[in-house]
Amino acid sequence: MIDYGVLNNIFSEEHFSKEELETILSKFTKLSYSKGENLLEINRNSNHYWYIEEGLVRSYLIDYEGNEVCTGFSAKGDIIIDWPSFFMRTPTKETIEALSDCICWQLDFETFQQLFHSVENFRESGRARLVQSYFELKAHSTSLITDLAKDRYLNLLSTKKEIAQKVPLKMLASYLGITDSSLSRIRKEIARGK
Amino acid sequence: MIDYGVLNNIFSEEHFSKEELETILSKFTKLSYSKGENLLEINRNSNHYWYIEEGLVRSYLIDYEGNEVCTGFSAKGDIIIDWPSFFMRTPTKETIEALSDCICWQLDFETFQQLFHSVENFRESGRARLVQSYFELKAHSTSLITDLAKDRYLNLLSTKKEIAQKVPLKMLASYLGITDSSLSRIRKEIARGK
DNA sequence: TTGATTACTTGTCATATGACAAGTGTATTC
DNA sequence: GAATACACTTGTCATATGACAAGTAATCAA
Repeated sequence: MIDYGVLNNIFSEEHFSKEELETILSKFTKLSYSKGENLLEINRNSNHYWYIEEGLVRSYLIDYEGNEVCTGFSAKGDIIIDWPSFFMRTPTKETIEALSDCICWQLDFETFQQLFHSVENFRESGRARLVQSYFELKAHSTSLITDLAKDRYLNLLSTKKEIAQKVPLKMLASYLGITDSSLSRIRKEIARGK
Repeated sequence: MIDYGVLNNIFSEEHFSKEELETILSKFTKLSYSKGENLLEINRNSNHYWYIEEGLVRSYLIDYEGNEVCTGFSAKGDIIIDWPSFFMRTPTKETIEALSDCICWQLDFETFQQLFHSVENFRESGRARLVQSYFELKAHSTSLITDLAKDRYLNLLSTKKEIAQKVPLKMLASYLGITDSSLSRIRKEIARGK
Protein backbone atom coordinates (compact mmCIF):
# COMPACT_ATOMS: atom_id res chain seq x y z
CA MET A 1 0.00 0.00 0.00
CA ILE A 2 1.47 3.30 -1.09
CA ASP A 3 1.59 6.17 1.36
CA TYR A 4 0.45 9.23 -0.51
CA GLY A 5 1.47 11.62 2.26
CA VAL A 6 0.17 15.15 1.79
CA LEU A 7 -1.90 14.04 -1.20
CA ASN A 8 -4.23 12.38 1.27
CA ASN A 9 -5.03 15.80 2.69
CA ILE A 10 -5.21 17.55 -0.65
CA PHE A 11 -7.53 14.92 -2.12
CA SER A 12 -9.63 13.61 0.71
CA GLU A 13 -12.77 11.54 1.13
CA GLU A 14 -14.55 14.71 2.04
CA HIS A 15 -14.65 15.73 -1.60
CA PHE A 16 -13.95 12.56 -3.59
CA SER A 17 -15.26 9.03 -3.76
CA LYS A 18 -12.86 6.18 -3.05
CA GLU A 19 -12.81 5.27 -6.71
CA GLU A 20 -12.00 8.83 -7.70
CA LEU A 21 -9.22 8.98 -5.13
CA GLU A 22 -7.71 5.78 -6.46
CA THR A 23 -7.92 7.10 -10.02
CA ILE A 24 -6.34 10.41 -9.11
CA LEU A 25 -3.65 9.47 -6.61
CA SER A 26 -2.28 6.61 -8.68
CA LYS A 27 -1.41 9.09 -11.42
CA PHE A 28 1.13 10.97 -9.29
CA THR A 29 4.83 10.18 -9.39
CA LYS A 30 7.01 10.68 -6.33
CA LEU A 31 10.28 12.46 -7.12
CA SER A 32 13.28 13.82 -5.27
CA TYR A 33 15.13 17.04 -6.01
CA SER A 34 18.40 18.19 -4.51
CA LYS A 35 18.98 21.61 -3.04
CA GLY A 36 19.77 24.01 -5.87
CA GLU A 37 18.16 21.86 -8.54
CA ASN A 38 15.60 23.43 -10.87
CA LEU A 39 12.19 21.86 -11.25
CA LEU A 40 11.51 24.18 -14.16
CA GLU A 41 13.77 26.53 -16.08
CA ILE A 42 13.05 29.80 -17.80
CA ASN A 43 12.03 29.56 -21.46
CA ARG A 44 11.20 25.88 -21.14
CA ASN A 45 7.70 24.61 -21.65
CA SER A 46 6.16 23.58 -18.40
CA ASN A 47 4.63 20.15 -18.67
CA HIS A 48 4.22 19.23 -15.00
CA TYR A 49 3.13 20.49 -11.68
CA TRP A 50 3.88 19.22 -8.21
CA TYR A 51 2.77 19.05 -4.61
CA ILE A 52 5.53 19.28 -2.02
CA GLU A 53 5.82 16.41 0.40
CA GLU A 54 8.98 17.76 2.00
CA GLY A 55 11.20 20.78 1.42
CA LEU A 56 11.17 24.39 0.32
CA VAL A 57 10.91 25.80 -3.18
CA ARG A 58 10.97 29.23 -4.79
CA SER A 59 9.90 30.70 -8.13
CA TYR A 60 11.76 33.64 -9.58
CA LEU A 61 12.19 35.64 -12.72
CA ILE A 62 14.87 37.93 -14.06
CA ASP A 63 13.94 41.57 -14.60
CA TYR A 64 15.19 43.80 -17.41
CA GLU A 65 18.22 44.79 -15.37
CA GLY A 66 19.21 41.19 -14.69
CA ASN A 67 17.99 41.09 -11.10
CA GLU A 68 16.35 38.03 -9.66
CA VAL A 69 12.81 38.74 -8.44
CA CYS A 70 11.16 36.04 -6.38
CA THR A 71 7.48 35.65 -7.11
CA GLY A 72 6.55 32.93 -4.67
CA PHE A 73 7.61 30.24 -2.24
CA SER A 74 6.14 26.83 -1.52
CA ALA A 75 6.43 24.54 1.47
CA LYS A 76 4.96 21.18 2.54
CA GLY A 77 1.52 20.59 1.10
CA ASP A 78 1.69 23.52 -1.31
CA ILE A 79 1.30 23.29 -5.05
CA ILE A 80 4.21 24.19 -7.31
CA ILE A 81 3.07 25.36 -10.72
CA ASP A 82 3.56 28.05 -13.30
CA TRP A 83 -0.12 28.51 -14.11
CA PRO A 84 0.27 30.50 -17.34
CA SER A 85 2.95 28.27 -18.80
CA PHE A 86 1.23 25.03 -17.78
CA PHE A 87 -2.16 25.97 -19.18
CA MET A 88 -1.24 28.22 -22.06
CA ARG A 89 1.40 25.73 -23.21
CA THR A 90 3.91 28.54 -23.55
CA PRO A 91 7.53 28.90 -22.42
CA THR A 92 7.77 29.92 -18.80
CA LYS A 93 9.15 33.26 -17.68
CA GLU A 94 10.11 31.85 -14.34
CA THR A 95 12.54 29.39 -12.89
CA ILE A 96 11.44 27.10 -10.10
CA GLU A 97 14.27 26.09 -7.79
CA ALA A 98 14.57 23.76 -4.82
CA LEU A 99 15.86 25.76 -1.85
CA SER A 100 16.42 22.53 0.07
CA ASP A 101 16.34 18.84 -0.73
CA CYS A 102 12.76 18.11 -1.70
CA ILE A 103 10.30 15.30 -2.19
CA CYS A 104 7.48 16.11 -4.61
CA TRP A 105 4.44 14.50 -6.18
CA GLN A 106 4.42 15.15 -9.90
CA LEU A 107 1.60 15.14 -12.48
CA ASP A 108 1.98 15.79 -16.20
CA PHE A 109 -0.25 17.93 -18.39
CA GLU A 110 -1.78 15.15 -20.43
CA THR A 111 -2.83 13.20 -17.38
CA PHE A 112 -4.14 16.37 -15.81
CA GLN A 113 -6.26 17.06 -18.88
CA GLN A 114 -7.66 13.57 -18.85
CA LEU A 115 -8.62 13.85 -15.19
CA PHE A 116 -9.89 17.39 -15.60
CA HIS A 117 -12.31 16.48 -18.34
CA SER A 118 -13.44 13.16 -16.95
CA VAL A 119 -13.75 13.70 -13.19
CA GLU A 120 -16.09 16.52 -12.21
CA ASN A 121 -14.76 16.77 -8.65
CA PHE A 122 -11.20 16.95 -9.86
CA ARG A 123 -12.21 19.75 -12.19
CA GLU A 124 -13.86 21.68 -9.39
CA SER A 125 -10.89 21.26 -7.08
CA GLY A 126 -8.45 22.28 -9.80
CA ARG A 127 -10.42 25.40 -10.54
CA ALA A 128 -10.64 26.18 -6.84
CA ARG A 129 -6.88 25.89 -6.51
CA LEU A 130 -6.27 28.24 -9.42
CA VAL A 131 -8.75 30.75 -8.03
CA GLN A 132 -7.07 30.51 -4.65
CA SER A 133 -3.73 31.29 -6.27
CA TYR A 134 -5.32 34.22 -8.05
CA PHE A 135 -6.70 35.45 -4.76
CA GLU A 136 -3.33 35.26 -3.03
CA LEU A 137 -1.58 36.94 -5.92
CA LYS A 138 -4.07 39.78 -5.80
CA ALA A 139 -3.61 40.19 -2.07
CA HIS A 140 0.15 40.41 -2.56
CA SER A 141 -0.24 42.81 -5.44
CA THR A 142 -2.53 45.23 -3.63
CA SER A 143 -0.36 45.01 -0.55
CA LEU A 144 2.50 46.35 -2.68
CA ILE A 145 0.36 49.42 -3.24
CA THR A 146 -1.32 49.97 0.09
CA ASP A 147 1.15 48.73 2.72
CA LEU A 148 4.56 49.82 3.93
CA ALA A 149 7.38 47.34 3.36
CA LYS A 150 7.53 46.73 7.08
CA ASP A 151 3.87 45.76 7.20
CA ARG A 152 4.27 43.46 4.22
CA TYR A 153 7.08 41.72 6.04
CA LEU A 154 5.16 41.47 9.30
CA ASN A 155 2.24 40.03 7.42
CA LEU A 156 4.43 37.42 5.77
CA LEU A 157 5.89 36.61 9.14
CA SER A 158 2.48 35.96 10.63
CA THR A 159 0.97 34.03 7.70
CA LYS A 160 4.02 32.12 6.45
CA LYS A 161 6.40 31.99 9.34
CA GLU A 162 8.41 29.04 8.10
CA ILE A 163 9.09 30.76 4.80
CA ALA A 164 9.85 34.14 6.36
CA GLN A 165 12.39 32.49 8.60
CA LYS A 166 14.02 29.89 6.36
CA VAL A 167 14.28 31.73 3.06
CA PRO A 168 17.42 33.84 2.53
CA LEU A 169 16.83 37.51 3.22
CA LYS A 170 17.74 38.62 -0.27
CA MET A 171 15.03 36.45 -1.80
CA LEU A 172 12.42 37.53 0.70
CA ALA A 173 13.33 41.13 0.01
CA SER A 174 12.78 40.85 -3.73
CA TYR A 175 9.45 39.16 -3.10
CA LEU A 176 8.46 42.05 -0.86
CA GLY A 177 9.60 44.56 -3.47
CA ILE A 178 12.50 46.02 -1.49
CA THR A 179 16.28 45.65 -1.34
CA ASP A 180 18.07 43.29 0.99
CA SER A 181 19.54 46.26 2.87
CA SER A 182 16.11 47.64 3.55
CA LEU A 183 14.78 44.33 4.79
CA SER A 184 17.77 43.96 7.04
CA ARG A 185 17.00 47.37 8.56
CA ILE A 186 13.34 46.47 8.91
CA ARG A 187 14.30 43.32 10.79
CA LYS A 188 16.52 45.31 13.11
CA GLU A 189 13.75 47.77 13.76
CA ILE A 190 11.35 44.96 14.62
CA ALA A 191 13.91 43.23 16.84
CA ARG A 192 14.30 46.47 18.78
CA GLY A 193 10.62 46.28 19.49
CA LYS A 194 9.10 48.64 16.92
CA MET B 1 -32.10 37.02 -35.25
CA ILE B 2 -30.29 38.36 -32.24
CA ASP B 3 -27.04 40.27 -32.72
CA TYR B 4 -24.64 39.00 -30.09
CA GLY B 5 -22.07 41.73 -30.75
CA VAL B 6 -18.74 41.11 -29.09
CA LEU B 7 -19.86 37.66 -27.97
CA ASN B 8 -19.44 36.57 -31.57
CA ASN B 9 -15.75 37.31 -31.30
CA ILE B 10 -15.35 35.86 -27.82
CA PHE B 11 -17.14 32.64 -28.75
CA SER B 12 -16.38 31.99 -32.41
CA GLU B 13 -16.73 29.11 -34.84
CA GLU B 14 -12.99 28.72 -34.62
CA HIS B 15 -13.37 27.04 -31.23
CA PHE B 16 -17.02 26.00 -31.00
CA SER B 17 -19.52 24.09 -33.09
CA LYS B 18 -22.66 25.88 -34.24
CA GLU B 19 -24.72 23.93 -31.74
CA GLU B 20 -22.40 24.86 -28.91
CA LEU B 21 -22.51 28.51 -29.91
CA GLU B 22 -26.28 28.47 -29.92
CA THR B 23 -26.33 26.79 -26.50
CA ILE B 24 -23.85 29.25 -25.02
CA LEU B 25 -24.89 32.57 -26.55
CA SER B 26 -28.56 32.12 -25.85
CA LYS B 27 -27.79 32.01 -22.12
CA PHE B 28 -26.49 35.56 -22.00
CA THR B 29 -28.71 38.49 -21.02
CA LYS B 30 -28.12 41.93 -22.47
CA LEU B 31 -28.22 44.67 -19.82
CA SER B 32 -27.66 48.40 -19.58
CA TYR B 33 -25.96 50.26 -16.77
CA SER B 34 -25.82 54.00 -16.25
CA LYS B 35 -22.67 55.93 -15.50
CA GLY B 36 -21.94 55.67 -11.80
CA GLU B 37 -24.02 52.55 -11.29
CA ASN B 38 -22.44 49.54 -9.54
CA LEU B 39 -22.51 46.15 -11.22
CA LEU B 40 -21.28 44.61 -7.99
CA GLU B 41 -20.90 46.03 -4.51
CA ILE B 42 -18.44 45.25 -1.76
CA ASN B 43 -19.51 42.52 0.67
CA ARG B 44 -22.16 41.22 -1.69
CA ASN B 45 -21.97 37.77 -3.13
CA SER B 46 -21.09 37.86 -6.75
CA ASN B 47 -23.45 35.75 -8.78
CA HIS B 48 -22.77 37.03 -12.28
CA TYR B 49 -20.11 38.02 -14.68
CA TRP B 50 -20.28 40.12 -17.82
CA TYR B 51 -18.72 40.94 -21.14
CA ILE B 52 -18.75 44.60 -22.13
CA GLU B 53 -20.45 45.46 -25.37
CA GLU B 54 -20.06 49.18 -24.88
CA GLY B 55 -18.63 51.41 -22.16
CA LEU B 56 -15.95 51.58 -19.52
CA VAL B 57 -15.86 49.90 -16.12
CA ARG B 58 -13.56 49.85 -13.11
CA SER B 59 -13.03 47.59 -10.10
CA TYR B 60 -11.82 49.04 -6.85
CA LEU B 61 -11.42 48.25 -3.20
CA ILE B 62 -11.06 50.31 -0.07
CA ASP B 63 -7.79 50.00 1.85
CA TYR B 64 -7.42 50.12 5.64
CA GLU B 65 -7.11 53.91 5.54
CA GLY B 66 -10.31 54.33 3.56
CA ASN B 67 -8.65 55.08 0.23
CA GLU B 68 -10.06 53.76 -3.00
CA VAL B 69 -7.58 51.56 -4.84
CA CYS B 70 -8.45 50.63 -8.41
CA THR B 71 -7.53 47.07 -9.31
CA GLY B 72 -8.60 46.95 -12.92
CA PHE B 73 -10.45 48.50 -15.81
CA SER B 74 -12.47 46.90 -18.59
CA ALA B 75 -13.47 48.16 -22.01
CA LYS B 76 -15.35 46.77 -25.03
CA GLY B 77 -14.93 43.02 -25.37
CA ASP B 78 -13.37 42.58 -21.94
CA ILE B 79 -14.69 40.34 -19.22
CA ILE B 80 -15.90 41.86 -15.95
CA ILE B 81 -15.65 39.45 -13.07
CA ASP B 82 -14.48 39.12 -9.51
CA TRP B 83 -12.85 35.71 -9.91
CA PRO B 84 -12.47 34.84 -6.22
CA SER B 85 -15.96 35.92 -5.24
CA PHE B 86 -17.63 34.32 -8.24
CA PHE B 87 -15.93 30.95 -7.85
CA MET B 88 -15.41 30.75 -4.11
CA ARG B 89 -18.99 31.91 -3.53
CA THR B 90 -17.76 34.43 -0.99
CA PRO B 91 -18.53 38.12 -0.45
CA THR B 92 -16.53 40.33 -2.75
CA LYS B 93 -13.89 42.74 -1.51
CA GLU B 94 -14.32 44.91 -4.53
CA THR B 95 -16.88 47.18 -6.05
CA ILE B 96 -17.40 47.18 -9.80
CA GLU B 97 -18.61 50.51 -11.15
CA ALA B 98 -19.65 51.76 -14.56
CA LEU B 99 -17.47 54.74 -15.48
CA SER B 100 -19.76 55.50 -18.42
CA ASP B 101 -23.11 54.28 -19.64
CA CYS B 102 -22.58 50.62 -20.47
CA ILE B 103 -24.13 47.72 -22.32
CA CYS B 104 -23.12 44.32 -20.98
CA TRP B 105 -23.80 40.62 -21.58
CA GLN B 106 -24.53 38.90 -18.30
CA LEU B 107 -24.29 35.25 -17.24
CA ASP B 108 -25.17 33.85 -13.82
CA PHE B 109 -23.22 31.30 -11.79
CA GLU B 110 -25.66 28.44 -12.08
CA THR B 111 -25.81 28.69 -15.84
CA PHE B 112 -22.07 29.00 -15.96
CA GLN B 113 -21.68 25.81 -13.94
CA GLN B 114 -24.03 23.95 -16.16
CA LEU B 115 -22.13 25.01 -19.29
CA PHE B 116 -18.77 24.46 -17.63
CA HIS B 117 -19.48 20.87 -16.75
CA SER B 118 -21.36 19.93 -19.90
CA VAL B 119 -19.48 21.65 -22.73
CA GLU B 120 -15.80 20.73 -22.92
CA ASN B 121 -14.88 23.67 -25.15
CA PHE B 122 -16.61 26.11 -22.85
CA ARG B 123 -14.64 24.66 -19.97
CA GLU B 124 -11.36 25.06 -21.83
CA SER B 125 -12.14 28.61 -22.84
CA GLY B 126 -13.22 29.53 -19.32
CA ARG B 127 -10.04 28.14 -17.87
CA ALA B 128 -8.00 29.95 -20.51
CA ARG B 129 -9.66 33.22 -19.60
CA LEU B 130 -8.94 32.78 -15.90
CA VAL B 131 -5.34 31.89 -16.63
CA GLN B 132 -5.04 34.93 -18.87
CA SER B 133 -6.32 37.11 -16.02
CA TYR B 134 -3.82 35.49 -13.69
CA PHE B 135 -1.07 36.22 -16.19
CA GLU B 136 -2.00 39.88 -16.49
CA LEU B 137 -2.31 40.27 -12.74
CA LYS B 138 1.15 38.80 -12.30
CA ALA B 139 2.59 41.15 -14.91
CA HIS B 140 1.05 44.11 -13.11
CA SER B 141 2.24 42.85 -9.76
CA THR B 142 5.86 42.32 -10.78
CA SER B 143 5.84 45.64 -12.57
CA LEU B 144 5.06 47.26 -9.23
CA ILE B 145 8.33 45.80 -8.00
CA THR B 146 10.63 46.18 -10.96
CA ASP B 147 9.49 49.30 -12.79
CA LEU B 148 9.44 53.00 -12.02
CA ALA B 149 6.00 54.58 -11.79
CA LYS B 150 6.71 56.45 -15.00
CA ASP B 151 7.46 53.24 -16.86
CA ARG B 152 4.33 51.61 -15.52
CA TYR B 153 2.33 54.54 -16.84
CA LEU B 154 4.06 54.50 -20.23
CA ASN B 155 3.39 50.81 -20.47
CA LEU B 156 -0.29 51.30 -19.69
CA LEU B 157 -0.40 54.05 -22.27
CA SER B 158 0.98 51.78 -24.96
CA THR B 159 -1.04 48.66 -24.13
CA LYS B 160 -4.35 50.19 -23.02
CA LYS B 161 -4.42 53.61 -24.57
CA GLU B 162 -8.18 54.08 -24.33
CA ILE B 163 -8.16 53.38 -20.62
CA ALA B 164 -5.08 55.49 -19.93
CA GLN B 165 -6.75 58.41 -21.65
CA LYS B 166 -10.38 58.11 -20.58
CA VAL B 167 -10.09 57.09 -16.95
CA PRO B 168 -9.79 59.91 -14.39
CA LEU B 169 -6.22 60.52 -13.33
CA LYS B 170 -6.88 59.77 -9.69
CA MET B 171 -8.12 56.27 -10.49
CA LEU B 172 -5.27 55.53 -12.85
CA ALA B 173 -2.84 56.69 -10.18
CA SER B 174 -4.16 54.30 -7.55
CA TYR B 175 -4.01 51.45 -10.05
CA LEU B 176 -0.36 52.32 -10.74
CA GLY B 177 0.35 52.50 -7.03
CA ILE B 178 1.08 56.23 -6.84
CA THR B 179 -0.76 59.41 -5.81
CA ASP B 180 -2.64 61.60 -8.23
CA SER B 181 -0.11 64.39 -7.72
CA SER B 182 2.72 62.12 -8.76
CA LEU B 183 0.92 60.93 -11.87
CA SER B 184 0.16 64.51 -12.79
CA ARG B 185 3.88 65.32 -12.55
CA ILE B 186 4.76 62.23 -14.56
CA ARG B 187 2.38 63.31 -17.28
CA LYS B 188 3.94 66.75 -17.35
CA GLU B 189 7.40 65.25 -17.59
CA ILE B 190 6.31 63.08 -20.52
CA ALA B 191 4.60 65.99 -22.26
CA ARG B 192 7.86 67.95 -22.05
CA GLY B 193 9.45 65.14 -23.98
CA LYS B 194 11.13 63.06 -21.31
C1' DT C 1 41.96 23.85 8.05
C1' DT C 2 41.92 27.16 4.58
C1' DG C 3 40.16 29.83 1.28
C1' DA C 4 36.17 31.22 -1.10
C1' DT C 5 31.35 32.12 -1.61
C1' DT C 6 27.32 33.50 0.35
C1' DA C 7 24.46 35.81 3.90
C1' DC C 8 23.62 39.57 6.37
C1' DT C 9 24.54 44.28 8.51
C1' DT C 10 25.41 49.03 8.53
C1' DG C 11 27.03 53.72 7.06
C1' DT C 12 26.44 57.72 3.96
C1' DC C 13 24.09 59.95 0.64
C1' DA C 14 20.70 60.22 -3.27
C1' DT C 15 16.04 60.03 -5.05
C1' DA C 16 11.34 58.66 -6.07
C1' DT C 17 7.31 59.49 -4.20
C1' DG C 18 4.05 61.01 -0.44
C1' DA C 19 1.58 64.50 2.46
C1' DC C 20 -0.55 68.59 2.56
C1' DA C 21 -2.33 72.65 0.87
C1' DA C 22 -3.58 76.02 -2.43
C1' DG C 23 -4.68 77.01 -6.92
C1' DT C 24 -7.09 76.81 -11.72
C1' DG C 25 -10.23 75.10 -14.78
C1' DT C 26 -14.28 72.30 -16.12
C1' DA C 27 -18.66 69.95 -15.32
C1' DT C 28 -22.85 69.40 -13.21
C1' DT C 29 -26.89 70.87 -10.62
C1' DC C 30 -30.70 73.52 -8.91
C1' DG D 1 -26.19 81.63 -13.97
C1' DA D 2 -24.60 81.01 -9.43
C1' DA D 3 -23.17 77.39 -6.71
C1' DT D 4 -21.03 73.26 -6.06
C1' DA D 5 -18.39 69.58 -6.82
C1' DC D 6 -14.91 67.38 -9.43
C1' DA D 7 -10.47 66.94 -12.13
C1' DC D 8 -6.18 68.24 -12.45
C1' DT D 9 -1.89 71.04 -11.42
C1' DT D 10 1.77 72.76 -8.72
C1' DG D 11 4.52 74.33 -4.64
C1' DT D 12 7.03 73.07 -0.36
C1' DC D 13 8.71 69.90 2.52
C1' DA D 14 8.96 65.13 4.60
C1' DT D 15 10.12 60.29 4.27
C1' DA D 16 10.55 55.52 2.75
C1' DT D 17 13.54 53.27 0.27
C1' DG D 18 17.49 52.74 -3.09
C1' DA D 19 22.46 52.83 -4.51
C1' DC D 20 26.83 51.96 -3.29
C1' DA D 21 30.39 50.44 -0.52
C1' DA D 22 32.56 48.38 3.35
C1' DG D 23 32.47 45.26 6.97
C1' DT D 24 31.40 40.94 9.78
C1' DA D 25 29.60 36.42 10.15
C1' DA D 26 28.22 31.99 8.41
C1' DT D 27 28.55 28.27 5.12
C1' DC D 28 30.73 25.36 1.85
C1' DA D 29 34.29 23.10 -0.91
C1' DA D 30 38.62 20.80 -1.21
